[in-house]
Amino acid sequence: MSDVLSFRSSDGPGFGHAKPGTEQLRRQNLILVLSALRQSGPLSHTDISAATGLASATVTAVTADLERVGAIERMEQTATGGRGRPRVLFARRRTFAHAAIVQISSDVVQYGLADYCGRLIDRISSRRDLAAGSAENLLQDISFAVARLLQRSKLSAGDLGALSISSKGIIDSHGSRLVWSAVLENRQVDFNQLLNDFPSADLFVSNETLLVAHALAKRSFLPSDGATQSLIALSLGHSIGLGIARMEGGALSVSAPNFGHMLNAPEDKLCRCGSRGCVEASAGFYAILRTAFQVPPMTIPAKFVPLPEMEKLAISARQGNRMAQYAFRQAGLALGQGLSRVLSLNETMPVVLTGLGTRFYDLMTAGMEEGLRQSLHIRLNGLPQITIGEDETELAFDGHLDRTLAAIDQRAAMR
Amino acid sequence: MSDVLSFRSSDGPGFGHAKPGTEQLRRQNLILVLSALRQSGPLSHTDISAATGLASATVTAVTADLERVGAIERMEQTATGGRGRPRVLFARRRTFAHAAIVQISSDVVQYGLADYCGRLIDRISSRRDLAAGSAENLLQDISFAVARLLQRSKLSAGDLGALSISSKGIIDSHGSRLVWSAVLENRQVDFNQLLNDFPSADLFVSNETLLVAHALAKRSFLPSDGATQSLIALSLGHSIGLGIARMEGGALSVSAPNFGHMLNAPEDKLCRCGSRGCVEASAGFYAILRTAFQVPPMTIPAKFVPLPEMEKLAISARQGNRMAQYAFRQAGLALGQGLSRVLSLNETMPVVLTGLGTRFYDLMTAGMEEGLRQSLHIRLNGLPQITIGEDETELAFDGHLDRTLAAIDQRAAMR
DNA sequence: TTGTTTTTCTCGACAGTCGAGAAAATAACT
DNA sequence: AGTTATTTTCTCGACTGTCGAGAAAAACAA
Repeated sequence: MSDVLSFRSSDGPGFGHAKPGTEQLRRQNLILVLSALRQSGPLSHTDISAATGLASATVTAVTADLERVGAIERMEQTATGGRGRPRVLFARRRTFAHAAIVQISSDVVQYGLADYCGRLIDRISSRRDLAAGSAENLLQDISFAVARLLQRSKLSAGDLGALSISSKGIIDSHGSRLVWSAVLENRQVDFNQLLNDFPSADLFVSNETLLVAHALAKRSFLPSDGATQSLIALSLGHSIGLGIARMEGGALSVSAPNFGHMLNAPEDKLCRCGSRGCVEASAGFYAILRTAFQVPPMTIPAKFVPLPEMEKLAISARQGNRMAQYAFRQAGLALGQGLSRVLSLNETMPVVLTGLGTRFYDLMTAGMEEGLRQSLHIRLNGLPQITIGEDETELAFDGHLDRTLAAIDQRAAMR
Repeated sequence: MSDVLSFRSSDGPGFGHAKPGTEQLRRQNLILVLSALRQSGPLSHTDISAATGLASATVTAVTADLERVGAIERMEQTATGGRGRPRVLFARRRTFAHAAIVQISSDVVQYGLADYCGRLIDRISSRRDLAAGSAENLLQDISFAVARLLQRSKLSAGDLGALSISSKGIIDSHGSRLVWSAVLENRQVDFNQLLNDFPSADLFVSNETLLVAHALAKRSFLPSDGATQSLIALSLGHSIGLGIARMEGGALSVSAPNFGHMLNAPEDKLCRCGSRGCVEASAGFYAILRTAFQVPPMTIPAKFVPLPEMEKLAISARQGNRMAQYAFRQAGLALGQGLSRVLSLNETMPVVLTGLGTRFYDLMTAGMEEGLRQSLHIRLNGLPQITIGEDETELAFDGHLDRTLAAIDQRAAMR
């Protein structure tokens, strides 16, 4: 129950795009219609009016505009069955623009190509040993793979409206740079160079869990409810990621705090980032193994932990092995303490767990609860609702799609 | 360098006030003009045009509107000296509305009455033993004092456009309730009842440090710079408060996370909130004394600590007393660790210290730096810039004023 | 009085939204 | 086949609001 209020400053003339008078409004309505079409498939004139709240006459004007630009098209009407003038359906024009989506994970890079309707046209995935490759190699690989995707669909580079890249780790989204990741460590990657190969595309670089939070928010927040809703996505696995999504006054804002390497316990166990006492150094897979096998906590942790190792450990914990139980409990404890801080600094909101680590949630839940309860905030507001979410990669993909398409819409509305 | 992106959702018709078409725009410009007048004193027609970017014709329309409503008035032109048609100055009409400002601190409640120009007309302050009084008493006192202020200026209750209350502690700003404070503990106060006595007023209840952050942001953020700027206000004293202000795309958004009672070190010292290991339990005045005098850390802390006690302790620390030095250092350490978490969860931004505790900053700085350096975020991005701000109460008052006047402007623009 | 200069105000054009009703297109009915 | 009913789309005039340009106002200077 922290205390938040957004405030229109409205000082000075110039916040960037001080566009001539009433045209701002038109753009807003263009986007409104486009996003209604994106969310609810093909819609008729009347449907659009209902969905957007715009007057019928306005819908005519706006759709005509969008049709002229080529962003939407009229579909051949199906046999309606009812009587009366048959409705003509408007739909986004699939070939208006395309989006390439790149999901970088520790052992594989997945590429997807989607059309303007959000349909996945093609996909490639390439296993690679990231730890071995340099940053330049990674950029080259991405450029090559995206070019291949385009070529396979007989598209040219100019058809690419957006290129959206996600990874775990710390990202400077404004500068489109990957600042730190578990596998690449201090080798920073500046994705801006990709724009040389795809100059027509907008580039987005996002933290993966941010996208997960975005997708979860889109799925679960009712747009009707104007109140501020929010949620946390917490990704458990080799590393720990966290994303916060909140709806404030019609705008969904999402952020990816640096949770995994937030200080948890000073002078505590060594993390692979080189710091001590990170959340991840207690709750990441390598950390759980380290605790379970009583490896000295200052040992430099393994880069990769095969999942079967973790499964074995979990089985042995469930069969009563005290040390294994303790390791999972400690992981839960760190997560709970960290979450309590995030909730203190924001407000209490539901938490959705994703990632490989969710399968061990039963072993961590007690520790998590204990960690959470250690703060005043939780004592005042109670425990947050914690649920387990669906497939992480799929959620992240949805997040990619929603954000890139929205960005393309925005650009389309700019003329 | 966390990863933040705000995103216009624009789905569905209804975000609350879906007002008829273009009138939204008019309101925006009304507010634009009003806030230009608030920020830059009386302005002529041309000045307004320059400051807001609106066309001269629009300024005529808007000012006519505002004049009709009574929000602004033309001032008698001074002897200009120059030649040409003399400029007529527009100014906010002082009597259009009034704002009462209530600042609750541990030992005194300060009341202020300001006019629509932001000028302080009158003030009262009333010492009181908050710990003794009940919540109902507090409400009655406030109601009485505000009524007295109005009466002394020969105003009626209907002239009160806004009532803004601040306190340290945890506040549910949406519900206008004080959820927890050091002095009132669990006696929650629901300020909404005050609206019975002042039905024409808008009620605002804010965390004090939030207002400080707001005021600091208004003072230091250049409105010209469109980039997202942000800062942290950290209030040091008997209790610890923190406010975050950030400018995103022309909108200033401010929040007051629950920092003082965020979990710092599990199972650590007892805090007066009843939890263990809060930041405040290491960094509040009572905590520093407790450490210095080696009182057992589980002792229930004193409610109040006279400032001279702290001064004495500081002198002895500066003269070399090890235990006193250690106490301040531990306070700094907790603050640094806590700050590192806040920065991890947001982005690196400047920190401004306020409050009585700033006079001991020299004794805490080493500990703070140590605490900050324990996290990956700081290692990547460097230490934040830390400065000492001006008088806390004055800053909070400025924050009050800016927010309430802006709110009144908003309401004025609604017809 | 007549110009000069500076500021404010007015006018017509333009862009956009809205409500109402006309037009279109089909099924059902005779 | 022709007519009516029904449903949907489109058109028209009114309204609100902004903008640029130039007219009007109000002072000083000659």
